[in-house]
Amino acid sequence: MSEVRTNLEGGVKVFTELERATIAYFCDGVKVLGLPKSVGEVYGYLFVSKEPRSQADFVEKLGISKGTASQSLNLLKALGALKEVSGPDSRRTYFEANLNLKQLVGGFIRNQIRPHLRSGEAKLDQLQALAEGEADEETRAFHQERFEKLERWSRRAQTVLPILQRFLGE
Amino acid sequence: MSEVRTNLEGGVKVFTELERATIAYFCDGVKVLGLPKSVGEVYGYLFVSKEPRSQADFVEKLGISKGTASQSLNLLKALGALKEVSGPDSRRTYFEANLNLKQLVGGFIRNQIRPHLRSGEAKLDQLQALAEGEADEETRAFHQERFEKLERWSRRAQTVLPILQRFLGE
DNA sequence: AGCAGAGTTCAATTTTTATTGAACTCTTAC
DNA sequence: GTAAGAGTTCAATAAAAATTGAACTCTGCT
Repeated sequence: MSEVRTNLEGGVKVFTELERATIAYFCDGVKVLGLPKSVGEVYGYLFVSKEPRSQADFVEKLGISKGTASQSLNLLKALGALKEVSGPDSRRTYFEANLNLKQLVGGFIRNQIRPHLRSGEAKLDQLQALAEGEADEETRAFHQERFEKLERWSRRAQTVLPILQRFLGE
Repeated sequence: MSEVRTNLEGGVKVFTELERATIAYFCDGVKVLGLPKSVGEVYGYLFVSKEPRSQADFVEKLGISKGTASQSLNLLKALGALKEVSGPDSRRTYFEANLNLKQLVGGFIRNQIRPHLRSGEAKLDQLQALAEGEADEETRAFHQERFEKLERWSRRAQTVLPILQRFLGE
């Protein structure tokens, strides 16, 4: 199955077995959520680290490029999955994993789910407008009924999100 | 943005504007759920159709291959998103869209979410076993605490699924 | 102002995932 | 029993998505 890059350089063992397994665990986890595995690597590395880490640490230890590290960190920041803290080098930004599930779920919903729901509703409005213009009475009634069902689904999704958040949170 | 194949053949217009827009709507929808767009095309075509459709209809009208049609239908069947009904040709299997949201959500959870949760728990057990073997007392305590948190997250996910199902259902 | 290095951007590339299509099996009508 | 065609399988291919890396910007120090 999926192998996490072990990234041995010059015979130096970068990660312990436990660290590698933890990072792999989060790679799988973010995959399920539809996020790239580098995001899982970064969050996983933070999750298993006691000390704060900087972008340079991710590049060096995970063997990913600066570009990927930057983008992964920005996404995780947008999701509220990181805490920025100070560290040994005052020029660098250091990060810790945010472990507050309520915030993580909230960030994911706000960032990855709500935008889709919104654009879905806009498209649904267009569908309903198209259905209005249908000439044949019976066909129009059929399509309007279907699109009303879609609307009800969409509203359900809207109302279930806060509930989800509430039950996963704390 | 993403264009749904219009598939005009020999000047014959296969879909109305409304049908094309509906199919595109479902392509986006299944994308969000991490499923291939062909699955959205098939379900979308069923959703907008009053009459039952056969595999041959999907191949012809959507311009997809027999292989893709077969696989998409099998996935949708596994998700409980289809009803098999009889149609004009007794040799063929005909399908209608299942519009019962409770069943759709239940199928998705059973099929696409629970397996991941299960394998995640197995991996988490392995992580905890690794943490047991950590020599340094303080490091071990740190990792054990983190993995216990992961366990709590995992249990939350388990308990929230039936709730989700209940609120989205009916 | 000029330099050093942290962080960003994005076109090119690699990797992953979906789709095709041809060969296969399975069914059923005769 | 067999022929026609519905449906499946899977290696090859195409399409989509993630990653790289080099050029860039921004910040703060001297």
